Amino acid sequence: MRISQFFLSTTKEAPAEAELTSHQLMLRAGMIRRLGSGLYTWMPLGLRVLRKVEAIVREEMNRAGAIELLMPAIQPAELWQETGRWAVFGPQMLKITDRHQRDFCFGPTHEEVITDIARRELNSYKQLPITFYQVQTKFRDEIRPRFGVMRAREFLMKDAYSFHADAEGLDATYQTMYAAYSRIFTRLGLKFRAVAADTGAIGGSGSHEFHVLADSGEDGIAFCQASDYAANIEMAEAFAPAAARAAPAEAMRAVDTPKQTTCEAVAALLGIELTRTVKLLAVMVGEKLVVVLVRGDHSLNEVKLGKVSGMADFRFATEAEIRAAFNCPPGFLGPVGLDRAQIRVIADHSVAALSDFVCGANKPKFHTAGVNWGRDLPEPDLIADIRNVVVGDTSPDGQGTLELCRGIEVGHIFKLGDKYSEALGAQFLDEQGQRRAFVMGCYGIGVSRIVGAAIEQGHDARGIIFPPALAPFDLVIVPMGYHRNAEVKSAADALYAELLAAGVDVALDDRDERPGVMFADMELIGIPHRVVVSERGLKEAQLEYRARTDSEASFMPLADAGAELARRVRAG
RNA sequence: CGGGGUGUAGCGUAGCCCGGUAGCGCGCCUGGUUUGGGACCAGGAUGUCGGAGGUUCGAAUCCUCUCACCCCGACCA
Repeated sequence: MRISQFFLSTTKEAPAEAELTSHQLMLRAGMIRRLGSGLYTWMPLGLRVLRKVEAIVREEMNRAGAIELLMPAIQPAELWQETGRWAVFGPQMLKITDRHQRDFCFGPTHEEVITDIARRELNSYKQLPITFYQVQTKFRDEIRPRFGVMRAREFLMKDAYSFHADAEGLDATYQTMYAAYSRIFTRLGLKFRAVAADTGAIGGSGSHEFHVLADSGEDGIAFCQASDYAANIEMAEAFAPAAARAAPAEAMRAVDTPKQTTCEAVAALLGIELTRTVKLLAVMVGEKLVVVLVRGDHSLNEVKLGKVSGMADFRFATEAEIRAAFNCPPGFLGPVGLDRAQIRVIADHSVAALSDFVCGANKPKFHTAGVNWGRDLPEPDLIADIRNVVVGDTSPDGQGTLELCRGIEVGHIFKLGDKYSEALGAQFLDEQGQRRAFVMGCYGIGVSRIVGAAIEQGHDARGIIFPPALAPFDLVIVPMGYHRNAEVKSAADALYAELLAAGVDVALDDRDERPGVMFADMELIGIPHRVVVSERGLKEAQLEYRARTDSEASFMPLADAGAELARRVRAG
């Protein structure tokens, strides 16, 4: 591509709307332009990158045996009413009415449509297993679109769905997809991690998320260096303390805490470890108060608490409800002296293992120290893992300790089971001639999000550093004086032609711009390889080469430059 | 949804408090000089000041409504 024939639209300054580095760089590089909240045009430069991601995803899906199709973006309400998700999906779903007043939605996902295909097209176990996929534009009306293309409302997704006769068949395809996803993200040149994930509302027996590691990621990940354990923070299991609870050593006593309403402040005042304080969280299940206890240095994991029996629909108590129940404002609440016939107490393992701990006194401006289970208050009604893991916790697989990092979710694979096939009556005949519902899996990749995630992971002060597989061009030729010097022009043109012939996705910056402008643009848009053709270089029969990640340029002989550059491009 | 903020030329912004009809940088156009790190000189174009209504002799500026966008939050007592 000759840049003079292309469309570049770079800027020095980023629009004020962009907060995240990758978002700013995508705007400055002219990859995307915002049309509305969460809606982006992929400009020619950005589209090149998006297409490269798509191409790799397609190749690997095909390699894994999945078959591409394309379903409508607009879907009739009836299908969603069959599975009950028309109501469940709620405001995240963009609903549309046609001229006949019939309801439709802009598809946020395609389980219903693909299961409808399956119920019509797949009749026999002999057709199984089979996996379909598509690359489709989805729309989800996010509460708060942000970070540009990373949490957009309209976005490009690769979604795949597999159909099986039984759970074993699903397991096999799930493993195949897991491997395919690992290949995809490796080929894309991203630092990523597959993590065990919560199956959430979709249900099912297994799920992994693929995260691109980045500090700005929206998700917390716990992982272990000593093993390959990695889990979404919602899922990561906290090990119960191994040691038995120590015997009481202190007498229970009230302590003055006039202004100390947090565990941190109380611990500081008393000069004790934060790990010896207990935090009380008042939650409501219906109209009934439940007391939840975690250690002062820990935080509640709401997903885990929601899985505790009877706690599925809990919510946090309001301040008014707290005052009504405890006759005490928040900040001084504790588990001692509660009417346990009325109030259920759920304690985290780490709290149940404490002795001589400190908690609120249920009396303004007082806490209680030296508290012991069994002596000063009854044992908890339930002891469970309800906290978030913290750095240094023992890994659930027993090997080493946990570390935490942030990630951007770019892929998610699910064992769906028969939820959708049952709801939609999608069945096949097995070897015995029996009708059975399909066992299903689904596998998503956020194609457009990957572009943002890659930039989040690869950039410097000059701009984007694309992994070679994603860059809009493999290599750029920057001639010094293309429009003034015939030798430079012919050398640049010759090299351009040679690289094109060698199959390199090469750009020739033949704009009549000053060198500084060309250098700055090409660095901003993240081209991995740059070669400068100049009059003084040609005198020595040399070209100047610099990789985007190099700190300095180097020289190479003009004679075999084409072959050498093609080699470097292929090496990545 | 709750809270906060911002809307002035394509982008970034000043002006707003204290009303007098809009300025700067980048970009864009013309001419010239330049040409290895976002050039310089000269000239030029581009603004319904987000929209509607109101107050006023007069509104970017004050008031009311509205729209859009951004940020934070929607859990740790």
